[in-house]
Amino acid sequence: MISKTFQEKFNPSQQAAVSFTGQHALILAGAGTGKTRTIIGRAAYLIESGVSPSKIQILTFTKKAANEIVERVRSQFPESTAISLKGSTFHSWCNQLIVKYPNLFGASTYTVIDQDDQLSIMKMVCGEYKEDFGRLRLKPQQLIDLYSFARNTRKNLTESIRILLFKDRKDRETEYEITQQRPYIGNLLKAYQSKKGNSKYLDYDDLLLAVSTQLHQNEEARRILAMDLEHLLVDEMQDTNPLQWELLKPFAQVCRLYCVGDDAQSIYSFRGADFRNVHSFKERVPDSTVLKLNINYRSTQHILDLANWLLARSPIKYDKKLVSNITEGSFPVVMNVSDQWQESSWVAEEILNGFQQDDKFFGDHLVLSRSQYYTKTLQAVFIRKKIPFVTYGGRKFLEAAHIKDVVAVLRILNNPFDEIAWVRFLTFWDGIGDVRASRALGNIVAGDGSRPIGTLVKDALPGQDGEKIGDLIGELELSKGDVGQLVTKTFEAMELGLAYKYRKDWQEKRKADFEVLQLLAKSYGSLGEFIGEGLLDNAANLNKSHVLSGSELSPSEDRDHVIISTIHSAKGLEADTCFVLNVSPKVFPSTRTLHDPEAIEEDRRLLYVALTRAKNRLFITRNIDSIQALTKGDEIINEAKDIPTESYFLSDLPDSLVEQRTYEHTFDKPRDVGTPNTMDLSSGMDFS
DNA sequence: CCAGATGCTTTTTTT
DNA sequence: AAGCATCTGG
Repeated sequence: MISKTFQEKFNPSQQAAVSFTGQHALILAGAGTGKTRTIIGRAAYLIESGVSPSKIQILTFTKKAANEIVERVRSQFPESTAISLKGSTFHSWCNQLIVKYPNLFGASTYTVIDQDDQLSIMKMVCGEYKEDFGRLRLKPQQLIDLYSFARNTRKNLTESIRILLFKDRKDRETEYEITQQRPYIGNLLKAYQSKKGNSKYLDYDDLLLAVSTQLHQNEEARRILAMDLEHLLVDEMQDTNPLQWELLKPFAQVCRLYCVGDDAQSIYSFRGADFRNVHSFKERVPDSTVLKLNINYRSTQHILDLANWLLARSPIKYDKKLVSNITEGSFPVVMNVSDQWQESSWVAEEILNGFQQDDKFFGDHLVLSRSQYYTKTLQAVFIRKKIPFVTYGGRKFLEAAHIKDVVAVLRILNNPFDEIAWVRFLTFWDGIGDVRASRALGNIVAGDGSRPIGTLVKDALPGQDGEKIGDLIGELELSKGDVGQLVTKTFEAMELGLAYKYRKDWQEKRKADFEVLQLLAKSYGSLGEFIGEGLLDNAANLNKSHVLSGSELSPSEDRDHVIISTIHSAKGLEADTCFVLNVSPKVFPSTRTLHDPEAIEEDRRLLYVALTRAKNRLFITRNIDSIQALTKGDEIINEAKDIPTESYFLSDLPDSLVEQRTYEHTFDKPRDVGTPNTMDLSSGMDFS
């Protein structure tokens, strides 16, 4: 049953992984060793062996990765053979299960909320419980972090407070402080939780928690899900956190687990990822096998030498040395620059050189940065030099303020208990602020849902304002069944207000987004789907993977452009030429992580991920002043901030591994490079 | 007490 | 770009 090309497509260890016949497997796959290929191959292999595609579920961390894997599997089969193969993110998968089995998980009408919404609720709570909140020197965001951390790591409140607020200290004074603060924090979190429940909100963690709790407690739930599922294929296993592990664990009893990961690429501990899910896999999962993939097909040996050198200097033993099957190639370049403008100019020049002289495409270039914010200068330079680009990471389409204003109406119609949406919608109108809105809210939400929404508003908000808004929402409710039409009408009703509220950049930037929103809305069958899945899936990643072309949303992969990405968002990406920005002291590792050895090592892995994205050419930039400060004035730095020199990842970098350069040009002379080809600058869109 | 405008600051990383 | 503190006009 196995296709002829099987042996040509995979090396022996990949073949072993793809055609694994045991019960459960963990595939340890170093960067560039064909991790994605192996998952794709595995799914295809299973289907060829007669497993029904509908009983295979692929889990990844981003929708993009899921789609890509599923598409590539489907393309290996005649038309509809693999159409029922499913791939989703953990969160979206749970959301689908909850929708599919409302009785099992006890949630029918609910709204999935994002981090902004969580914060808004917590702010309301802190306002209501001024007493408790006033005794703490905490921001609402920190309380949210605490809440989420505790649930994702399955730790109790005391431990979570200790780790997040007291750097994991265990001395007497800390103990005392924790005992003092814990009751107040506890009260606020409880209030937050009950408010969340009353408004029928599920946050991201709730989605996982609801499913995992039922699976653990309820034999029936396990039985039902077992009927749907034979194989669970999990990507990026090293990024799973204890909560996600809780979710996966029960499935070891009802289906076969096939997890793929690389402990050296674990970079999500800030949201509770625990790479012991990889290290302890064999002990935790009975009847499991661990397989390894070691040959790197992506990068030249020079690039891997640098990556290997970086990992070898870690106190953690990764038991990993990547070996390439590509021996030739140039050395990685470390470029010393004196400021961000130089850095950006140099990157732009290098890309244009590649484009003009080496026949490279813009798409062959990937620019990586630690933070989204840092690439602002670069984006400015790219626009000036007419280099087309897209940004990965950063603010999502549906999270932009002007989009949220319109979506608030949809949320209200979808779930009349949605207080956040109510406040947003009410305060949108002139003359209504926080106070009047929250007062009106009490009356609106108190309704049992039997009365028309429009009338509720009129009662809760006497006067002209209420009359106007009540009529509006009542009328919009009539279009509830047609998401596309609803968006159009809502936008029409709000356009004037929006244009005023965002007058600074309405015409140039924001107005056009509503076309996108309408197209997006049309692609969903129902309001509930749009609100729920839209937030979790492609809409959330719209700025990453889609651009508006003509009258439809199309994958931006069609166009040739440079990709600018945070390193976190770049996992799984690769490019011929890769720029890693600002690998300077105090950044790698970051000064904020220096108190914590584990966090330093996570930063090291982050850099490791960045370096291993490059196939042929790797360019690293760093700030020359901070390097000189390191070598000349150690004592100043050490004294000032207590930063040990050796904590900089690239200190003592052997000359044999890289080529060092220093930027010569002055950036002020933008050499006229002309316009290579016809390029569409609109692809340089993002919503930040 | 309320809504809105203005000026200042500050950015990790994401589902 | 968005949060925060502060001011102004009602």
